[in-house]
Amino acid sequence: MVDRAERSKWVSKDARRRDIVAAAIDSVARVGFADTTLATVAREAGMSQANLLFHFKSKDALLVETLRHVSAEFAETWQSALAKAGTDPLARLLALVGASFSPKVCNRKSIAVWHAFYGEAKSRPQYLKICGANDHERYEATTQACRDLLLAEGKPPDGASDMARMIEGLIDGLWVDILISPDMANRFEAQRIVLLQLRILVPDRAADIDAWEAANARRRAPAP
Amino acid sequence: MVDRAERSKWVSKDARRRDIVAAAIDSVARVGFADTTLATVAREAGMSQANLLFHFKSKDALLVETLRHVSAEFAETWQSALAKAGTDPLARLLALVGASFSPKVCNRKSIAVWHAFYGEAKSRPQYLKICGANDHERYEATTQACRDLLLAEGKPPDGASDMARMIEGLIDGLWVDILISPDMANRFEAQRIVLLQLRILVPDRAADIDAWEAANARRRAPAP
DNA sequence: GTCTATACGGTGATAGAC
DNA sequence: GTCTATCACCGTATAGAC
Repeated sequence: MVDRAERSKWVSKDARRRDIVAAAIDSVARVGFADTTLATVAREAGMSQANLLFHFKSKDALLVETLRHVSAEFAETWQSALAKAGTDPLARLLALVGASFSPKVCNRKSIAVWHAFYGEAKSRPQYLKICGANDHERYEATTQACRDLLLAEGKPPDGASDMARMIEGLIDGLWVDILISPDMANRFEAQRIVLLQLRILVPDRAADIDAWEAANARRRAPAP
Repeated sequence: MVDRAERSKWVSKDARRRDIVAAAIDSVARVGFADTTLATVAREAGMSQANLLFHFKSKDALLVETLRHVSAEFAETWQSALAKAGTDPLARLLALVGASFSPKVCNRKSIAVWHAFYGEAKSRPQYLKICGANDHERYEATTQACRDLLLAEGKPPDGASDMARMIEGLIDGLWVDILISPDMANRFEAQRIVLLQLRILVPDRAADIDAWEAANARRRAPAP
């Protein structure tokens, strides 16, 4: 049990750490991972370099925490979408797709940050572990939805993991497109492509996918 | 017209630059982009830092040249595969897929280097331009093959660009998997997934895809 | 908690010998 | 061409005042 003063101190300390992590994300997005220094983060956070190292014991620790935060934020997005999706396997799959292209996670800044860490992952086991866990968790959720969907369709569920790889792989690849070719690719276009693929993968439910896409479009541009 | 001595000097100079670029690639793959310094490259190349700057006017210029080299190497791989593929649109599409998963370009070191530059691309316009041009060129080639394939099948070619996005996107996404989850994904598995997708996209030619896959497997493990 | 001042090593780049 | 020696600067991290 902590008294109010102590708790408020803790909350404040934690809030400060969040501010710093947010600044680190902005810095990585703006100047890149390689050029992100304590100075750039401090500037973005509006505080001194020394204060960064008061809240995090080193630059490395700060960056690891930043990656963890980005990863957790993404996980929360698709997990909460899944929680709201009900029990229909297709609805769950669509929720996962929708979450992957929600503005919160699918914007150029977030994708750039994500890929900045991907780029360093091979040479930093800690990054690799966090990125890998993230990917794996989402892949498991997708596989589960695919399996349920196949079973609901009366098909053998053996193909679920391959199906999940096709969906997840395509999403990841389209993210790269959005990062590298922002003129050609955006989250709406990308989601359209994934839904196209989904219709081919589950032709029997094409109508349901149409309906979901229409509802999705309506949600962002309410009818006149 | 250059005399032999002068040409040999030029060739030697060019060869030296290639050595340095190769060392830069090794360094980026081993210690990452952020930790790649003139010292790490010089060490990898077995020469002094000063010599690096004799051949390239700056570290930045060296890294740009390195990205160009990686990009050109990849382009040559799929272009040469395409040149050998004949005229059948499906064969050309399969050539592009095969090139994307050939050991020359689809190994963890190359993918790591590639993504290291991707990670920095948003904050470095020069990198973005090179990466974007690379992606675009390959996308155009794939779209062309898809269009020809659809026409050959007697279908409207309107869906060619979407089809190309599905294929290219999936390939890019699976590359990420190989980088991040090397235990789960490798180039054989990844190619298998893309071929699975291709069979769904072009069901009429499934048998041809089977045959290509079988021939491909035979090529790497000759019959007893 | 947050700051300024500072230590210290490593970084990209240059000068000049060979 | 390639090296060693050296430069000025900038990076992370710490000390200590407030």
